[in-house]
Amino acid sequence: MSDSATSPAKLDFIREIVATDLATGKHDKIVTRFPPEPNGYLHIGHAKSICLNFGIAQENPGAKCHLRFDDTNPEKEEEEYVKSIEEDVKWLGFDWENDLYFASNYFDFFHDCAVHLIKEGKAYVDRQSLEEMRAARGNVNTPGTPSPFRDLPVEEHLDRFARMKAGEFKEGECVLRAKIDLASPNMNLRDPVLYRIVRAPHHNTGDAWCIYPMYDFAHPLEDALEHITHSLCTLEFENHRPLYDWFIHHCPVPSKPRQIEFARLNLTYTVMSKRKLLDLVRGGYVGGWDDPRLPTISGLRRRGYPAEAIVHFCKRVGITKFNGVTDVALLEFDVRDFLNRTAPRRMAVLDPVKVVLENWSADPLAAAEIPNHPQDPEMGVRQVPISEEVWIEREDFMEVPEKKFFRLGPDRHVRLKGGHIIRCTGFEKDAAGEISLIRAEILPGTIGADSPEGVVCKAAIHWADAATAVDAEVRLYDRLFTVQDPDAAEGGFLSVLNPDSLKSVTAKIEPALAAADPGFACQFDRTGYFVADSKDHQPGAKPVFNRTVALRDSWTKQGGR
RNA sequence: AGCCUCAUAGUGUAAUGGUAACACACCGGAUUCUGAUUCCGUUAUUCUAGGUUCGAGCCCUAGUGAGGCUACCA
Repeated sequence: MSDSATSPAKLDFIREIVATDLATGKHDKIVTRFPPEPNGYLHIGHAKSICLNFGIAQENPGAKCHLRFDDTNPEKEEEEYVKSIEEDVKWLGFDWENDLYFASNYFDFFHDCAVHLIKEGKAYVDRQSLEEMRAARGNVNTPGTPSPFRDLPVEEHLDRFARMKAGEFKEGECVLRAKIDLASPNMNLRDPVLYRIVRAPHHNTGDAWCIYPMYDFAHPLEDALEHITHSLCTLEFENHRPLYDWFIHHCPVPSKPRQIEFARLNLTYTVMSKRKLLDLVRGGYVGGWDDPRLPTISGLRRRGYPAEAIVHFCKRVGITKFNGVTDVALLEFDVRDFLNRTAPRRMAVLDPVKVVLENWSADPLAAAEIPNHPQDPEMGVRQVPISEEVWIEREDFMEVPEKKFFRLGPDRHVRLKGGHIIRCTGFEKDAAGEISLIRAEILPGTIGADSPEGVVCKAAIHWADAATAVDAEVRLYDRLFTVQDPDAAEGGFLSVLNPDSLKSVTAKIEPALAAADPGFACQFDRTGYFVADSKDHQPGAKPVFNRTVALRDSWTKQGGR
C-alpha cells in the first residue's frame, strides 16, 4: 500500500487548515477528537471519522487525538457500547494513549457554565410545555414568539434551575434555554434548549443527575475543556456552528476550538443509520451487531475485512464537503487488494462432486505440494494429501461444454491444481438427472510439467481429497440489502433485505484449512474470497482464501450488484 | 418557503488564475498451474447563462440541481 493515496502529497481541505494553523503559529500542537455516543456499535462510516481524526494526529508531530464518549443522553447509552467502541478503534489500528474521556465527567462544568449564562441574562428556565415551545418557535418563514417566562428576573431562573437540578420537577416540566434570537433564520439559534430533565440511570454517573445537557451546549464545552484545536464533524452540523461559537464565546472556557464539517460516508447497498441497524439487531433480522452482513466494524471484522484495507479505503475516498454516495466496490477493491497480497491460499470445494481416478496406480501421488501463495514464494508450500478419489466443484464440469468453457467435460482435460492433468472418461447421473460421479484418468508424468504434446488443458481447478477432506459448514455472505436506498422501497427498509444474504453449505475442505482453526467456518462475499471466520474473531486471525468463488463472479458475469 | 452548504468521467477524488488528472468501475489485449493476480491499452469529465481577465474548473452575478435545518437525540 504505497500508492499516492497514502503519500502525504495531497492535502484535503481540513488538513490544509491544520497545516495553515501550524504554519501561522495559531497552534503549536494539534488536538483532535473522535467523539462517539455510546448508543450502538461503530460502522464503516465512523471509520472515516476515526481515520481522519487519528490520521491528523499521526501526521503532525506532537499532535494527538482523544477518544471521547459523548454520553449526555442516559436513555440511549450503554456500557456494552463503550467497550465495543474502544475495541473497534483499537482494531482499526489507532491509539488514544491516555486521552480517554467521558463527557459525563464534565457534568459539573456544564452546570457551572449554565449558571454562568443565567447570571449573564443569557439563559432562562422555560416552563412551557413541549408543544407550546414548538409552536412558539415559529417556522422557517415566521419568527418565533418569546416565552412568557423568558424575561423573568435572573434570580428566579437561578432558583428554578437549582430546583430542576435538585429534582423538584417532573420530566418535561421545564427546560433551560439559551436566550439568543427567536427571529433567526437559523432555527438552531431560536433559544435552543440547554438542559432537560431525564429520570434515567446514567451508565457512568448513575443517578447523580436528573438534568442532562443537550449536544449543542455540551459539545463545544467538551472540546474547549480538552483544548481540542479542530473539532471535526459531519455536514449536518453546519447550521449548528454559529451556536457552537456562541457557547464558546459566552462561557468561561479555557480554549477556543474550531468546528469544521465534512461529508459523511455513504455507501451503495449499505444502510449506515444507527437507528436502522438497531432495528435490525433488536428485531432479530441479524445475529447481532457483529453479524458479518452488517457494515459495523465488528461485522466487517468477522467477515474477514482486514483493518488495513478499511483504513486504506478511508484514505482513498478522501475528505470533502460534497455529500455523495461511494460505490461499495471501492471498499471491496481494497479488501481484495490487501487479501490478495497477504492471505495464504487454501482449497475448499463448496458444491462437491466426486471424481474417481480410475488409473490412479499408474502414477500415484501421496501428497501434492502446493504453494501457499502464487506470487509470494516466502509463504512456502504445503503438502495436500491426494488419493484416487477427489472432490471437485460441480460447476467445474459441464456435460455439454459451452464455447468459452475451459474446464472439465466428457473426454476433456483439466489440471488438478498442484497435481496431475486428468481426462474425463465418463460420468453417472442420479435419478434427478444430476451428475453424481465423474470418472477420469490421470496422465502419468504431468505433475509439475506442461501438458503433453497434443493435450489441450486450459485450466487448473481446485479439489479436495475424498479420503482426508473435512466436512465444514461454509456460510456464504452476500450484501444484506438489494437496493441502495431502502427508504425508497415500499414498506420500509426491512422489505429490501436480501433473502440470499446468508446461505449455508457443507463444503469439503483440505486438512490444512480445517487444522488452522477448530472453530473454522468460511465466508464468501462479493469481494470474491473465502475468509476465515474464527468464531471468537480474534483481531490477529489470519484470513485464508481460495480461488473458487473469486472466479465465480467473472465466469458468469453476473450483474446483480 | 426562509437560511446554510455543495456541484469536475458511471462512482469517489486531484488540479499557486496558465496543457483537466488519479483511483475504482467498464471495455479490449498480453501473461498465467486460481477465467484471480500482474502488465499494456481504449472509452468517458469541469451543471447552465452571463461577467472580470491575455487566459476561469478555480474569482463575481444570476439561474438550475442536490443535501441539511423547523428534537426536551447526537
